[in-house]
Amino acid sequence: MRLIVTEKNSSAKKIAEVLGAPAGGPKADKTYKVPFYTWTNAEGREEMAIGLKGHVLGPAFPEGYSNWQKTDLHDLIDADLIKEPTDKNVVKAIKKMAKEADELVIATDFDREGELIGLEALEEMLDANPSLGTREDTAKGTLKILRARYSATTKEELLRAFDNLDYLSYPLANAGAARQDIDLLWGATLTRAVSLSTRRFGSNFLSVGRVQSPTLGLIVEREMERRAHVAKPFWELFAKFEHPDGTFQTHHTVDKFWEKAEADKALAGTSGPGVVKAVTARKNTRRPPTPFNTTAFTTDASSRLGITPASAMRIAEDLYMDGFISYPRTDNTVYPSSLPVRELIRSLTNVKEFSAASGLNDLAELKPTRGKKETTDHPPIYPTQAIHPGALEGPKKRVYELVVRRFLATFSPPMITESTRADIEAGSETYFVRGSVVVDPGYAGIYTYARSADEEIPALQEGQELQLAAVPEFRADDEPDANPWIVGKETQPPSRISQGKLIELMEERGLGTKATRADIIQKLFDRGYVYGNPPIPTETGIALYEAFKKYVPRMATPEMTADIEAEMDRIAQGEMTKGKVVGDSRELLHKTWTEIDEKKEDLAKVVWKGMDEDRILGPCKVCEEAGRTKEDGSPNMLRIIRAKKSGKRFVGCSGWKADAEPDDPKSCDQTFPLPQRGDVFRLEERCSICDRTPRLKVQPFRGRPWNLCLNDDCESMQEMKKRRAEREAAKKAKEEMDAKPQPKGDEDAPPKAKAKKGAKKTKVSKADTATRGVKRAKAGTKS
DNA sequence: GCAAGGTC
Repeated sequence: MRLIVTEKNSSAKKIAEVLGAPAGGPKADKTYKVPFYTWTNAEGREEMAIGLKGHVLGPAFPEGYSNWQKTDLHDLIDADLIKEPTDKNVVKAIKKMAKEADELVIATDFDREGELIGLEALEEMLDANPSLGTREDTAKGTLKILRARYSATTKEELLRAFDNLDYLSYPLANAGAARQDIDLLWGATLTRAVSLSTRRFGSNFLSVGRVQSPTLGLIVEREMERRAHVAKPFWELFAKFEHPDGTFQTHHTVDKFWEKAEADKALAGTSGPGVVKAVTARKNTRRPPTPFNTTAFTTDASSRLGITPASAMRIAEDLYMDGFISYPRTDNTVYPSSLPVRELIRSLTNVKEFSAASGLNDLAELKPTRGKKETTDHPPIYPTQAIHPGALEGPKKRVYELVVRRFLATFSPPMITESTRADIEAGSETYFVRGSVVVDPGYAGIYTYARSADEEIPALQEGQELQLAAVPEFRADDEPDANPWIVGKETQPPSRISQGKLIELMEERGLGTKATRADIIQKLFDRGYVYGNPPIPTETGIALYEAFKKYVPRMATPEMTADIEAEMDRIAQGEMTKGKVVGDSRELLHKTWTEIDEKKEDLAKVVWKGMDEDRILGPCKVCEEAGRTKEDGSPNMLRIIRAKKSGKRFVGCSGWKADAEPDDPKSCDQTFPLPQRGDVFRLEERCSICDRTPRLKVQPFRGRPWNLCLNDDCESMQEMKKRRAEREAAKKAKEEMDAKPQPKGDEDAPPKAKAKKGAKKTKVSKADTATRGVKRAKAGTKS
């Protein structure tokens, strides 16, 4: 029997369908819950295809290294790594199948990780059936094992791959294995180092890694730029002119006046009527977008649909499993020639929602755009099936539509816009107005997200005279909004990096892969290094990154990834061995650890300072009003405190003195309850609505984040209170209904009992926002 | 309880 092993079930199924077609199709079955497919080929030989679930084995530390406190990190660095199965059922299944096989074809994905996954599976199968070869052979790389390399699971491409079988590349697989070992050794060693030195144990540990730390760095560096930003005031000058079509606004040709006096001078020089000096029109051609790879898909889902990369990938995974779109993890931006694009376009444009692109069916030749990256892993993301988007629900519908519209757009003509600019001289000053009109929407007709709204301006001719709509006037500086002529503004700090942009930056710097970038960002949230959307770094996150930038810059920058990539290439080319590369890396890691071991107290102090700052929510209004301050004269601060006895968290004032009498005027007894579950962080030091207490954002473990003003009387909380009361009333009503059909005769005893229970419940649900559960202990330490 | 990389 010839056994074909793929990286995932969907590929095994496709291969079985294509190769098994002459025999009337494959038979599907399962073993150890793993699906497999069998058929008989043209020569009467039995064939079987089975899909793995990604990696079969992963590197791990052997026994004896699991206690963080008791393991010397130099020993950890020298540990002989073992390989652990990632899914026992998959291993059992392929071992069982291998026993019946007399030939193997590795048909995992056509990329480096695919080669490694193939080797992992091979090692397990040789264990089960040594007649196929031995582990020693694979270690030496002397065993020739067939390899199918395909870059799309289309019939044409699969037949081509199986007619041109190649051999497994051990050097390529070993390159991937070296990366695994280095990532684990560095990640585990330094994660333990920083967690131990800051005494953050258990689920509270602090982590660092080759990809996560530089990614955090991108966010922190931008935050530092924002903090360093000094707002600079400037003034913009506007003038309104009369026109038969209506008055319209123009902007002074000086973009920004940095001195108010200059703007005033320009305004004083402005007088009517204005004379149109020049009218220029320009045609702009915008090329249709390139095919979707994972990065472009996630950034578009983020910017056009407002769906975070992590959810976009989850939704795409669902759509892929349902057979509506192709494999969503791909680097490729060029459609392979084997895609049946004409048929696809025909069926897609038959769906009413996508009929705007039906013109494509009349084209003699379909010429899609091409992106910069052409890879062998998978095709770009495209719709594999036409369905009515209305048949899908919620975000799935919008994501499917996005993929369809993008696909159709890549075959569509460019968008043509015409922009017009007119310069108008008014006195000694010149003003201008610009408009833009879509002449031919082209691809934007189907890729509707890209279409810009027309900004029309009145028809203007050179030499035309226009009256000013109002007489230039000066107003007091303290009412800038009241003056239609001069608008005072100030320069803004660079904006925070959106999650979509972050994915793009990661790709640019080679950080992570198409399959991991969204997960890495999620990890930064889970560790409490960032919060909010766009992600804002916590003080802990900032401190940790800054500490690593100082002490282990290799880990805090993309440098390590770049080095590893270069080394992997050399292993794949046969210029270096995995053993040498990992050995050298271990040596460097010993050196690195020795260096930070000496400075770990400094590192811990930096991180602790950040953690402390994250607990501080804002100044205490009560102390402020009572004139109480800290010894140094700075305000007493409200901060998150964890009660020693109960483990519950609450907000207390730094002005509280443990030994004070209950009504000692020198001590502040202000406290506020906090939700016990979910992550809490500061939204405002002082609520902008009530101006009394800090305002927080609560991110529950699951579900939508909500805002909480600590001041219960704050107007911002009234709506929430109202809704809470409504919920309780509804609940109570329901309970009373439930209580009604109780056995008669027994007076009102049972209903009473129920009602009592109900009342109690109500209280608990009220506490939903205040005190409940202590499960997520970690959550309390953030702000 | 560690990383990053696959896939579900």
